[in-house]
Amino acid sequence: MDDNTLDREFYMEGAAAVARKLLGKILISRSPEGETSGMITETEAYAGREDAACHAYKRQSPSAGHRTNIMFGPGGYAYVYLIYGMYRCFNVVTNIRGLPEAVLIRALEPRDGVKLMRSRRNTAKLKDLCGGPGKLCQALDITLADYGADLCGGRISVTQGEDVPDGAALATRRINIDYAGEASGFPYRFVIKESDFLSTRRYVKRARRKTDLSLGA
DNA sequence: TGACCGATGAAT
DNA sequence: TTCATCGGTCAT
Repeated sequence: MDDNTLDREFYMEGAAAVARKLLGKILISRSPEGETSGMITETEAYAGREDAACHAYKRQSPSAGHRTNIMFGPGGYAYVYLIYGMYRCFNVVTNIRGLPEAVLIRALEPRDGVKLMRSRRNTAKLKDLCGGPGKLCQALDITLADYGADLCGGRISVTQGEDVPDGAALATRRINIDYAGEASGFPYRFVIKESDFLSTRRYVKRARRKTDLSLGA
């Protein structure tokens, strides 16, 4: 484990605050075939039992076998789930025990192990390697077996990367959660505005630059 | 022609 | 969410 690995404390606050802080950090996955990593360029916060878009919406506690159980524990663990029956989404649990919040990692700018990522993704285009939540899981070989993994001491971790000043960050509404009613408009998606490695540029142009991150409460 | 890009529809 | 496909654009 490298000394720049983010510690538990980093994850112990609201999902929106952590989602913003995660921009510019490096997500690393180690496997027998080699190491793959990328800089986080796009995240989304899912803010617990009061957020209609969050899987833990209205859930009061863990229950036997439920996929959201890991979210009820302390921050710094992996929440991985299957979407559309075939793609995986990787989230980091945030906040203290009892507050089921998480941050979905939506896109990375490839760093180490590009060759390995290309073979796993079966594409040569750099922008298509990790530009989407399902794509980055395939590129980094993150699977359901990583559900519950400790990000502060396992094969998947996050390290200090580049500082992303507020002027370079942007908050927009979240992607594909129209079912969430009022919550669908919350500015809980965070992007590095000028990055060429986003999942989509939807909502980016219209969103106003913001520095007030207090909405994460 | 060929590379590239955004829009669209399909599968799941 | 991702992929295949189809136009339109631009450069050779």
